[in-house]
Amino acid sequence: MENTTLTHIETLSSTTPNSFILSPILNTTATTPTLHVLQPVSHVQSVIIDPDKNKTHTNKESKLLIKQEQSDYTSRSEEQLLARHIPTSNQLRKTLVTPFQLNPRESLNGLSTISMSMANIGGHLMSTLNPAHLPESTGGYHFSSLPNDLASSYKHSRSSNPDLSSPSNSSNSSNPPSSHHHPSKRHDEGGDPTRKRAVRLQKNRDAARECRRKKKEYIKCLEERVTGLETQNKALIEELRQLKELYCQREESNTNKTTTSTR
DNA sequence: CGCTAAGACCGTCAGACGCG
DNA sequence: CGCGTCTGACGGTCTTAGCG
Repeated sequence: MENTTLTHIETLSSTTPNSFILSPILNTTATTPTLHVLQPVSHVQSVIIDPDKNKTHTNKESKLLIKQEQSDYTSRSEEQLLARHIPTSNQLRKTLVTPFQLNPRESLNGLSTISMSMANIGGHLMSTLNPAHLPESTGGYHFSSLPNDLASSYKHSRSSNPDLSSPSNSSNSSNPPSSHHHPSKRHDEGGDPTRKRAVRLQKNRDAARECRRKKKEYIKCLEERVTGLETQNKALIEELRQLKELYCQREESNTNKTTTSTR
């Protein structure tokens, strides 16, 4: 069943130029920036939900897939947000209900295809989001929908609290993340090896923090996408059901007419 | 109330990767 | 090729929920 997912997606995007795929990208045209808007796609380069890739690609390639998606999301959305002087994506996520648009009308067959592929997408994403199946195994995250400043202040207050910090967490961790950019500190970088090491560790600490933050954001984004696709899938299935019903009714009335006219 | 398992988060290390 | 950055993996602490 999973093997058909990519096929459906490819069919959807390659044969119907007006098709849309859900993407965690901000809508640049809407007056109110929203997540989960439908984005036109001309190719499927960043579709992460290819089951074959998850199965057959090496670990490294899977990582690259993740990276591709992630960078697509972070770079584009954050650039757009900055350019438009609006809150961060996390803040948007918190304040905005994820809206939904259905695909342009398709034929019955097309509808059926879309519905099925969406179901596959949702199902596979769900399994993908299982930490055990993720290439990068992480647990759940509970504050990623908070605005960035809230999340970071939480982290900072936590790590800067001497009672809460870990033993290995020496005086370095109480520094603000950007503290190593301070000119005076930079001036010391070329000094003794222990100083160099301290600087490197501090940088890596910050990098790890940032990496985790991005990962959480990405996971959250994927989860929202799953929710959205499931909603869309339900709507399409319902629409298909109604259209089928209508079609059957018309067929029935047509046959009734022909039989009465032939008598 | 103490114990324990699970989850969240952190710092560090190691390896991959990109860049100059 | 060296260096910086990113990120998976590992092991640690802390918190919390559930149980006896």
